[in-house]
Amino acid sequence: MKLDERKQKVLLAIVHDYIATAEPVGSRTIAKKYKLGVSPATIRNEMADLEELAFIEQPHTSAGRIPSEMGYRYYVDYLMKRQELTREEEELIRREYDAKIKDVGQVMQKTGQLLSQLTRYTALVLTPQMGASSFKHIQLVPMHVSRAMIIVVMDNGTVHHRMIEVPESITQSDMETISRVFNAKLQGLTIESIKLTLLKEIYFELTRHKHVIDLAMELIQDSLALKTEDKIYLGGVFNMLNQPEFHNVEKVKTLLGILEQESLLKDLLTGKAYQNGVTVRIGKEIKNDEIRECSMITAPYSVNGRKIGTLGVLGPTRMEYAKVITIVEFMTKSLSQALERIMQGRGR
Amino acid sequence: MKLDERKQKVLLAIVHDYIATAEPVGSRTIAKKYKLGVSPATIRNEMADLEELAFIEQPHTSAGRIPSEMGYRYYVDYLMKRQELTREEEELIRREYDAKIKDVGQVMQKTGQLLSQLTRYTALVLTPQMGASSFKHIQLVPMHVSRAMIIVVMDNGTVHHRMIEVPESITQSDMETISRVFNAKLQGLTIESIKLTLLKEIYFELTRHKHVIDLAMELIQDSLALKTEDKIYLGGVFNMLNQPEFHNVEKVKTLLGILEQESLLKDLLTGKAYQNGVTVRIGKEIKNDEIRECSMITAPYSVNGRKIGTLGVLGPTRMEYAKVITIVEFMTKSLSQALERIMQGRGR
DNA sequence: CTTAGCACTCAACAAGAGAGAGTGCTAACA
DNA sequence: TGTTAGCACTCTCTCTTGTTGAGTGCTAAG
Repeated sequence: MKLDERKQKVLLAIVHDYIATAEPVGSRTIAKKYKLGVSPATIRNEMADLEELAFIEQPHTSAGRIPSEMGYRYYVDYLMKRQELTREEEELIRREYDAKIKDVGQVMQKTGQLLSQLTRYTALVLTPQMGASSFKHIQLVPMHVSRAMIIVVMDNGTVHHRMIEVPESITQSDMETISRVFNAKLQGLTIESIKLTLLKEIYFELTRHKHVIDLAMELIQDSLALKTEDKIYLGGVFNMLNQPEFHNVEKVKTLLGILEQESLLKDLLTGKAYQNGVTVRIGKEIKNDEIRECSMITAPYSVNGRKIGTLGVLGPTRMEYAKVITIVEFMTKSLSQALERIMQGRGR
Repeated sequence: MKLDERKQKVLLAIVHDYIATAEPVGSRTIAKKYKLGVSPATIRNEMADLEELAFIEQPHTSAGRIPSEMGYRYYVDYLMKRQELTREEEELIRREYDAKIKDVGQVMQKTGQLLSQLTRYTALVLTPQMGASSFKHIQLVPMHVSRAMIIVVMDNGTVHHRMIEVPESITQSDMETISRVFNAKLQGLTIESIKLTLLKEIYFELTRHKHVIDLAMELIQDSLALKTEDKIYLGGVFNMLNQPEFHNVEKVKTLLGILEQESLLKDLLTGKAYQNGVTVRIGKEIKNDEIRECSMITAPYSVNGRKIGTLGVLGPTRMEYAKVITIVEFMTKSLSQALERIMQGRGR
């Protein structure tokens, strides 16, 4: 569906003005502010056409027009010009990521915070899915009397640890022996390949310390089975309250209700269709009945070229698409870099 | 200040009714619902007295009365009867804590969630302050080519790890040597006692691998210096929106604004005066100008008898004190137990 | 095709009228 | 002396009504 040039200009004016003011836009306003070189009456005619084509709608007879979801869609697809980041914004992002960020959790949180701060909407960041990993190393460290720490390192760089109780009879060198046997037998194995036969071998070599071995095995099993639980980091939920569309408490309640349901958010972020580049979903395009008058802009981030997670922004349909799209895209890159640095120990 | 018995009954009726309904309470309501055996007129006289004594107040001339902050205080100190937990509630708490909770972060989060779910207000849980700790063990684990994991175990049971880049020339047995030297020299030391002389010794023994040693030292330093950063887990912010006092968006905004300022919340939870048993602060007793018409109920939790953190509930002054106090107290015990189990590896 | 003019519509606001809840005061009563 | 019934009074809340102004659609002229 192609609109003629003047209709495009009118639609663009309506979208811009409505995004800026949240008020329905009248013909006079457009004529005055956007200088199309024609009178309000002409614009009214164009608006009547646009309304018939369902790009804009009228809240009530004597109000101006607001873009329909289809109108926003047309805007995003054909009319919108990307709005580049300012130097300050890029600078801010770089600075924040460089500062003392040492583990994945911190990066995720920082990302959520930055994303919401820059867009002034609500940010959603899904933790990276590391994928299946295999056993790399186990270490038993004696702590106090009859207490030891089991540490398991996986080859994707995650570390799991747990405190256990051990018989006092176990000596430090016993622990070293246990560690050594485990390491020798299990290195590089995934959960499927840790078979009974192997366990029997280990048991055999270490019969004296059945209890400790059981606990160690349990932690290894947990570590192998553990899908990095996909937590979602939220940022700037609070921002939404500044949007006029959330000036009534009922809507705020529905929104917060939604944001508390992690599983629902996960679905919104992990849908297969949204795995390539920046995806913009407007209003009902978010397949969810509870979320109304909202749009989502999401994009996957990756480590070493493999897509391992998604981040995104949730805002009112009346969102600053041009700006947010750029920000979301930039943030996926920054996040990818930050993660690569942490997970691979490369410089700072 | 002692009130005579009938005045106490009237005050109690007003507090109860207002807590339940959030509506000013009239003399007729009290006479009908709370059967004091006297007529509304008599109750009106008593109410006039109570108002003069500043225990209750009148929002406007033709409305009923509501408790003043002083009224709530009198109620909490003299009139209130503890409301015990139901079997179901105790059962729920026990069940939730028993379920797959393996690390401190998970416990904290679960605590916040339970606390808000049971009280229907907002829960605040401060992470445990482990206190100064000393170095226990270091381990270098070779990962991929030219990449290794450094793991540092502290004697309070925390584990820190970081991925580093290493020269390809380093072999697995080099790493073991480095680990061994570090462990031998540094075990049990706090940051103050790691002196230059010691470092020189280590350097001397391991001159070949200066780069790795530097990185290892850095992580150890970080681990020693790291005050367990005091994060605050929030639960049920959303609950507050169901309270009629937060039916206007401005108040919601102030509240959420406050809840986003971690440092402020930390101050609210860590005040020295609040370190013994359950503390109830009503309205202005919370020394903070931004928080209005709210009360806080907080209590410290401990591990092995040492108080290492605080949890609490924030709600409207019109809070169900009798119930919340019991819940907060019970939760501190449950949390303490859960933490002891995790930190000491005692059974499940 | 564009534009000025004009009648029309409708939300938003303000002012006014009741209704209802609850009070304080007074006077009678136990 | 304490309690109660009766009653006038006050004040919020709600509903109604009138007014204003923004914005439209239509018509006819340029």
